[in-house]
Amino acid sequence: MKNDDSFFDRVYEVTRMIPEGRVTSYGAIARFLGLGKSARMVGWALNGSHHLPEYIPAHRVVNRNGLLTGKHHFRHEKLMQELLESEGVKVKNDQVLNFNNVFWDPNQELF
DNA sequence: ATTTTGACGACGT
DNA sequence: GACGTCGCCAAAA
Repeated sequence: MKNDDSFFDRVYEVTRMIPEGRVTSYGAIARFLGLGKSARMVGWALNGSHHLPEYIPAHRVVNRNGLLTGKHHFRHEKLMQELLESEGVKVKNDQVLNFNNVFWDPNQELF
């Protein structure tokens, strides 16, 4: 195991520990990593998650608005919504319902 | 080394 | 509340 100081790998770890039926935001992960406001980097990191040997539930990561902004990056645009609904997360019009209820904040839950 | 990008977020209008 | 702009920071071209 290599200690990857790259925040890139950090995102993979955090994303992987997101429980099913929960979603988090890029900004929340970014803040957990210490980057604070660089939520963009989180999405970018997840962009490379598909080439990882391990499965990364990137579909559980949405923007702060609860909108499935990254759906377009999945194999199928509807795949993200289906995966979320399959886990119990209701999605309507690319928006997570009860977003505040299913929102999982690493800074809060992990503590 | 410089420039552009990029699955966001906060603020201003 | 919808739309526009800036800020943030790291990786790829």
